[in-house]
Amino acid sequence: MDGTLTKRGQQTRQRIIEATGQQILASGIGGTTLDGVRAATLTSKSQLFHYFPGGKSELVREVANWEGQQLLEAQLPWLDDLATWESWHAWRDALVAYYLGLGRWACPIGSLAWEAAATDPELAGFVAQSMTLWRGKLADGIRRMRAAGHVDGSVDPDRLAAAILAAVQGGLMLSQPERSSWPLEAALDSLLDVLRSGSRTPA
Amino acid sequence: MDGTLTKRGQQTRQRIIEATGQQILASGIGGTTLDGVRAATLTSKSQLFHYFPGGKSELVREVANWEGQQLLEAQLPWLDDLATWESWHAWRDALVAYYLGLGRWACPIGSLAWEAAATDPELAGFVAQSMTLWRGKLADGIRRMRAAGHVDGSVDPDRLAAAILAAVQGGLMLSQPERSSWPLEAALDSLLDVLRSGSRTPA
DNA sequence: CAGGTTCTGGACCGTAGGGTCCAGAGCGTA
DNA sequence: TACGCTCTGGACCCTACGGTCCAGAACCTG
Repeated sequence: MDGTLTKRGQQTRQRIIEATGQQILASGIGGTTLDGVRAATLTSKSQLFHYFPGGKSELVREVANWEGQQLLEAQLPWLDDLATWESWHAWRDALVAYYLGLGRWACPIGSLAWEAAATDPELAGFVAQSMTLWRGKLADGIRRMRAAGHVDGSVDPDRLAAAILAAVQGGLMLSQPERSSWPLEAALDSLLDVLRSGSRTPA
Repeated sequence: MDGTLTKRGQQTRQRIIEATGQQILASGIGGTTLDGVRAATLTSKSQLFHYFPGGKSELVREVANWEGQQLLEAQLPWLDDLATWESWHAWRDALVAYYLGLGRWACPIGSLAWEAAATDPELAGFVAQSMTLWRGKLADGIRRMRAAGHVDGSVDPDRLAAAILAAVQGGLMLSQPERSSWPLEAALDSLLDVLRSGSRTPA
């Protein structure tokens, strides 16, 4: 595990990460077993510990890392722009499409955050970093909108970015039992309306 | 379990429910063990199964029921009114105060919903009912505001209610790592601004 | 006090699941 | 071909935890 991994090794390792990610998304961390991962990847126990000496917790951390990257990439190139209304709407659509593609109204990072907060503080901090990064990119977009004069100068980018991200996560939560995207879209669109109206969220 | 419970029995049973609720809020369902509950309540295994023959799942369901009631009661009397701006703000403050009192930025029902969605479909449905009830009360409030002419008639009560509830749940999620209520308040206030501006969330 | 109930204590069981170990296969390289 | 590395299979161990059982204490009622 000091970086010396064969090409085959890299592939196996990646296969394990992705399969674990799917299991976690479907059943949570607690509902994901190493035996399940082993079966899904046609590997053996020893391989899991060969690639992830730290055991399950290390594996989960790698999954969080991987999922975090995937999530941000799914929002490209718009997430790094967000300087026009078109860009915001394209971003919104890409995000909803990404979640739709997952086959379940849940955020890989968000659900991880919920579970980790209750069980694994270290992992929780790790996931929180992803969230902060994401929130920061949204705030940057709002700043660009402000700089371009598209939104009112009184808008607080950080607070609004937090509200938007909250709408995404909370919207997903409500979408889950409905098996429909409408709560997510309602929440998200409401927040985009806030941006559009340039209304200020009072401290 | 056919309703024949002594006064003492009732108390013990209730004690178990509340202690379990605290453990679940702190560590999630998976992180809550019957042995832990037993220790916290100074009871024995047999008592747990005496009062909850269905075992852990029945106990958790009762906890969900109890927490759902507590959550709604904490929002009274405003939740059943919400016909004026004062009422909305008093409701908002009461809700934040309730979460503050829990000592952790998490919703007893919300976190249950997340975990249940991944592990226990039956419980998930049960919790979803609480959420729907809650959402309905918010929607009723919006309708009252509309009827009184305080907000624009183009506002869709159900969509906005969903957005508000999403803001609460998502805001809590972001507040957790920050150990501060500001993300929750930012999200919640943004949504109240939507209500105030009477802006429509397009379908 | 007698009888029946509710309630309580704690020993015990079964199993799921994380983690360990080691022998051997596969594969690259001198 | 010989050596040494990474990679793989699977048997094994151990603990945690949900759940069972039964004997006896506490309590109520006549």
